Amino acid sequence: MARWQPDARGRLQQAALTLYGERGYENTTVAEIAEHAGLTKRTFFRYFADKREVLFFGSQALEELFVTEVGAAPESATPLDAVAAALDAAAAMFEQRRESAARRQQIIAANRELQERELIKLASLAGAVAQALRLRGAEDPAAILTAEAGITVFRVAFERWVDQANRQPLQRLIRESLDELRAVTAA
Amino acid sequence: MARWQPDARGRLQQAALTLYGERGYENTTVAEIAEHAGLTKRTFFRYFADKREVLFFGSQALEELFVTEVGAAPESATPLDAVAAALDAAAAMFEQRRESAARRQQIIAANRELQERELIKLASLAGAVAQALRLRGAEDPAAILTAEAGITVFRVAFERWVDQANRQPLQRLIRESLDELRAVTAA
DNA sequence: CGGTTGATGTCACTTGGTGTCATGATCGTA
DNA sequence: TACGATCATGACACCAAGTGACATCAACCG
Repeated sequence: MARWQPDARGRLQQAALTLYGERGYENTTVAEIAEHAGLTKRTFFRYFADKREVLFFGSQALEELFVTEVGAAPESATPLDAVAAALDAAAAMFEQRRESAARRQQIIAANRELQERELIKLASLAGAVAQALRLRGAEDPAAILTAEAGITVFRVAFERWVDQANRQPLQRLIRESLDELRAVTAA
Repeated sequence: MARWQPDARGRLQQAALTLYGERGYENTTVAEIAEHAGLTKRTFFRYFADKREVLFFGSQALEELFVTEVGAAPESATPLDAVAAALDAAAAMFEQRRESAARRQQIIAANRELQERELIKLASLAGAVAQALRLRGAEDPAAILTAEAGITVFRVAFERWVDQANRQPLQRLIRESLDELRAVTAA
């Protein structure tokens, strides 16, 4: 018999998602999350740096996906095409988890602190993509601008995807947003 | 003789800037800021919603500037041109306060919580610009994409402006970044 | 079998942030 | 002039986030 139940981190994430969803982020204490998971507040903070971070544990994997895909694009691809390929891959990944992604996004949308955290995660993602573009030979400021533009496209499309009534696939919304960006920036 | 010294808010802002700059944001307590300004912690929180907000009090004025300028652009201007005009006006405004803007930005760059707050302020700014574009007849998602792209250009140029050794005017950096964005998004 | 490791608990503490009431100067008005 | 309302601030108690230090105890290892 194991001394502790397995997957403490997962239990904490699950409990946080449930409680944030039921009562809202602000009306949930860390002690309550921990108790729900059969643990203590102190243990929560051993797994997550703060009360927000428990919702963003997957963001490093997303960053790795983006970097891999940008690096894997054919050498002949322009920077924006490489980013577009990464967006496509990310879209396919989210399409698999649509339900839980939408739930999580709803929680984030309801709280400003969580939105702040989301924004800095996206900024970090853009930074990683920019670095991947530089490895492909892109120069600054083109690299950072392309990366930021790509993440913006992703964000705009993602927002439409989660709260739309009409169920369009994320990939399609991304392509549309990207085309729209090209249109509005055409001199 | 007045019972209280005038401009409590300004004194708090000044004290915060000084202390954040000297010891860093994390090593400064709100009680210390308040004491420095001859006030109490409780009064600090009457003027500013939290410890971060004291650095961002001017952001509403910036938002208003952007909205005004976007609205004032000639009707014939494209959405991106209207945003470009607003960026120009904002640049002129910052060029007047270069020294203090750089000091403030250095403080923000040194702390993650402050970066988060900065990002949500910029997101709010982008939202306001998008709304101003809609009032000019732009449709979504063009409005939001144009606004976000414009703010991204501003952010990238601003970062280069504050920590550059070579003193190029902000307006010029913004124009260059905008041209670069147009170049990387050209199909 | 005894020592070490590693995940967890316990406890005390600092700090950000808030609710509530007290204080006392200032201002309008009779 | 006097008096009551208003308003900025202080005082105080409190909660929750987050951290450091140390204890506990099953599992593992030689």
